Amino acid sequence: MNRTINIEAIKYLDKQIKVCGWAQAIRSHGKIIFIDLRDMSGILQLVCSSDMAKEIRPEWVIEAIGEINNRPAKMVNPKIATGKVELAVKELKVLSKAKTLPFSIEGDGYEINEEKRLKYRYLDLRRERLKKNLKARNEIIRFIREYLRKENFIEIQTPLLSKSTPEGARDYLIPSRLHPGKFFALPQSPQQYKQLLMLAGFEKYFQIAPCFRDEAARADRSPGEFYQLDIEMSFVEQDDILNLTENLFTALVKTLFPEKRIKKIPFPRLSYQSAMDKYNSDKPDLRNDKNNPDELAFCWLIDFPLFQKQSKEDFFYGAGKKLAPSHHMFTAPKKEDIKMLDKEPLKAKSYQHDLVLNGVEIGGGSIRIHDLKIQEKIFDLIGFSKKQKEQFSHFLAAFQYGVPPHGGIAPGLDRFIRILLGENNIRETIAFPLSGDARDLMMDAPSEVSEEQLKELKIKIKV
RNA sequence: GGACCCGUAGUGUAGCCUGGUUUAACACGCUUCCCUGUCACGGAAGAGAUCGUGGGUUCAAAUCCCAUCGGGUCCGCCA
Repeated sequence: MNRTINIEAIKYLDKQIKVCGWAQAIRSHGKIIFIDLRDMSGILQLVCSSDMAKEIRPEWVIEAIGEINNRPAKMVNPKIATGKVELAVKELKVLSKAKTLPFSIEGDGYEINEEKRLKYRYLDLRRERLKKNLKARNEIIRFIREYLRKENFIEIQTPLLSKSTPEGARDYLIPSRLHPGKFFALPQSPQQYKQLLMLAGFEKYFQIAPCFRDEAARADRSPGEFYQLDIEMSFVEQDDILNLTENLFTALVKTLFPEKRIKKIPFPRLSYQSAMDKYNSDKPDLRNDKNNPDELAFCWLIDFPLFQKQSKEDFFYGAGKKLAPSHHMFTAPKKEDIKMLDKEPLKAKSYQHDLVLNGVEIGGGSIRIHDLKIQEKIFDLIGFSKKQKEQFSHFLAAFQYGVPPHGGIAPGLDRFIRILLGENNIRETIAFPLSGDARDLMMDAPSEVSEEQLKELKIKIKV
């Protein structure tokens, strides 16, 4: 006899089936005992005799064989999907006992100390709300993949062991054993790889890309690692990128979240300057009712300045040049503004685009530079030293071999999912999130390593 | 790097401001017993907390002070 999942039990009326799962609630009435059996699909009520089930405790893993019966009319429970039936248990087997859980997995769990929830994340994930969130995340990613495949995009994995380059955030570094004193860096984004894939001729690329940045956490920003929907296309204009993204997200919301209402389609497009003038923000919240969880107000921000004045913290750009890229150093200036680069570069605008949802920046991108001369000019304007330019020599070398005009975007998946699910904290949408200070409280990582490991890496720890 | 908030049985809270009728309370959970229709079952009894840690003030500290540890939020940071 094959095992059946709880939700399917309802199909097997008057038949013998076997079900497995966790004993979620046990209600003893002396001679008769009811058990709510939870599995991946939901809850099924088991009806057991006392001698069969009196030892069973909550969260034990059990297997039950019996016959599926209709419940008496008065006993139907409309609150659960299998509420019309129940399993009259003939054989009950304990597969695994369980200690009393350190916290309740009923309810939404927001009130429980998060440190405990993260330490016992595998138990917290038994909670209905988190199961629902991860299933929704799965559906969202599945939808994105299917949508982009239909649009002839190709999904390509780019390396995780990569090179540290002077970009925005702090890198996570990986020491190389075979090359002592040298380090890999985990990618802050697959930016260079995806542009080189365009150069290689793939034309339409995407990836559910893990990205790593060694920066502090926020409620809507996970520390350490996050996933972005990385997209790049060749032979396109900015409009094409905006339209693709907009159509994808609109279709996604309509299909998976039909109860939500997108405030305006097509998404409003605001210039950076007009947004700053009108809302004093480059990520304005355009919702009518900020308390309505079903309102989604997307908008685009475009016409960003290509440069901003360099702040003291921009230590990786050349000193004294006073310019830092607003977006990144591969973003193309607007065609009509190229002539400004020599005399008044701060006035030049770029083909950068940010996607904003309910006051949160959920993605950014641009048309990239595909002209080697302009790329070199940008490097000069931000004051790159010879040494800094050398870190991009592979990139500049590649640009001598025929570069298609290209551009893309990279929406942050965790952030987008957080808003769709109405969660306040991004950790509620991630299976095994790091804590605010970038530690894994369940695995207890990062951790110390052995002397032998350090010796192999030729690393000495000075404290 | 900075600011603010939190820490009391397994979980969530009350008590703290105004130190002493506190034998630290309540809800949920847990243990044992009763119960054949419950579904977050119900009923009875019981166990479980040196109040994050260290120091100080005091006749007396969960309560006041200092330090420290842990967690969270925000600013900086996040091309």
